[in-house]
Amino acid sequence: MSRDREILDAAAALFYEKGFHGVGVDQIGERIGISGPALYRHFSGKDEILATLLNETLDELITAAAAVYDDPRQDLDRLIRHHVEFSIDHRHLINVYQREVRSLVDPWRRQYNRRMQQYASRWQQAIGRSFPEASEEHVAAATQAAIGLIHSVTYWPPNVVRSADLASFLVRLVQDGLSTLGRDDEPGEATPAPAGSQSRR
Amino acid sequence: MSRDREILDAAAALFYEKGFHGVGVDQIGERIGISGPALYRHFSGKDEILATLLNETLDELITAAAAVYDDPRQDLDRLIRHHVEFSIDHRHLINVYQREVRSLVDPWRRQYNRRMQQYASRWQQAIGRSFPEASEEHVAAATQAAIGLIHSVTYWPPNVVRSADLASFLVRLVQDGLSTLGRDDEPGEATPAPAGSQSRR
DNA sequence: TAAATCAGTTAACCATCGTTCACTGCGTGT
DNA sequence: ACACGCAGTGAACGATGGTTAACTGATTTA
Repeated sequence: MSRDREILDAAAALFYEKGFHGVGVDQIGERIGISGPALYRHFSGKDEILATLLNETLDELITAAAAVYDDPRQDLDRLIRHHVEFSIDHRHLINVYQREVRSLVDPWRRQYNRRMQQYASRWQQAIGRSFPEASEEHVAAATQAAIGLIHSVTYWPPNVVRSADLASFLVRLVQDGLSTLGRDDEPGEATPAPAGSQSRR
Repeated sequence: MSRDREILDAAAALFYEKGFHGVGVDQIGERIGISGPALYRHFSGKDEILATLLNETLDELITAAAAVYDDPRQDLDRLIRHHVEFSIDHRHLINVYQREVRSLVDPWRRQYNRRMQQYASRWQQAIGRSFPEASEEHVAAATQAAIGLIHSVTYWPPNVVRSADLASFLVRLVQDGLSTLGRDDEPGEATPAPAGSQSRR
C-alpha cells in the first residue's frame, strides 16, 4: 500500500476519533511508524490531507450516482442502496465529512460545496421524478432528510450497527419515509392517531 | 439576561460555526463585549462551558420525554413532535451536540453518555410498544434512525429549512419511516413499486 | 562512479490557546 | 467612611500545534 494511502487512512481514523482540530500531525505520523513532519513529503499540510480525504469520498459518491436508468423508481432505489452501503462501509469517512466540512479552508471549501450541491441535486432529481406530484419544497426537504437519515448511521452505537441486514433495513426505512411524498394528504392533521396530540402552528 | 446566559449563547453560536476546538476563549468573550479571561469568573474553563451547554439540551429533552400516556402510539407521536420542534428551534445546539460530544473530557463525559442512553431508551420503549411484533434489533435500529433523521435537519441548507410546514412534514416523514416496523415483509425484495409513475421520454 | 532524487530524521520557530496572576473600579452592607 | 466581594482588565506563562530548515542515508539515473 502506498505511503499516501497509509497517511490518508491513518488521518481518517484519527479525525474520526478526535476531530480535525483535536489531532496533531505528530499523532498521524506516529500511527504509521513515521513521525511528525515527514507528512510534508506527501502533502502540503494538514489541510490538504483533510481536503483529499473529503474529495475522495465525494468522487466515489458522485461517479456512482451518475448512471441513470429509464425507470425513475429503479434509479432512486439504486441511489439509495449505494449510498447506504457506502455509508456503512465508510462510517468514519462520512462521519468526518459531516463534522469537519466547516474546517476546510477557502481554496478547497468553495469547490467542495459546489460538488456536494451537485450530488444533492442528483438525488433531488431522482426523487422529483419518482414523485411527480410532490411540491418542489417537499422534494428538497425529503432529499436532505434521506441523505441525513443514511448519514446518521455513522453516529449509531456499535452494537446497533452490528446487524446482519442493516443495509436492507435502512434502505426500506428510507423508501418508506419517502413514500410520504406519494400521499398528498396536505390539508388537515398529519397524525393518523386519534385526537389528543395537540400541535402548535 | 444574565451574564452566564450570554456567555453560553455566544459559545453555542461560535461552536456551531467553527467547532469547539476551532474557537478560542477570547473570541467567545469578544462576542459579548468582554474579553478573554473574564469568562473564568463564571465558568471553571472552556470545558465547563461546553458541558453546561450539552447538559442543558439533554435536560430539556429528557424532561419532555418523561410524560407517558396510556396509548403507546399517541405517546410516540408526542415524542416525535417534540423532538422535531426542539431540533428546529435549537438547530445549533443539536448540531454542536452531535459533533462535539467526543470533545467532552472525562468528568462530564461518562455522566453524559449515561444520560443520552437513557433518553434513547425512552424512545426505544415508545417505539417497541407501538410496534410489538418488530424484533428487538429492528426497534433499536429504528430508534437511532428516527433520532438521526430528526437531527439531520441541523445540517440542511438554510433555504430548505425555510419551509412553513417543515415541522409537520418531518413528523410525517419519521412516522412513515417507522411504519416499516409494522410490516413484516422480511423475505423477498423490499421495493413495493406501485406502477403509478412512468417515465416519459 | 558520481550526481540527483526520495523519504525520512531531529531541532528549532512562531503562533495560538487555555489558564493563572496581580491589579482595579464599583456597588453594597455595616 | 470603610471593608469586602463581584466582575472586569492586561500581562505573562507553559504547553501544544503546524510548519520550516538543515541534514542523512538509500535508491535511481546519467
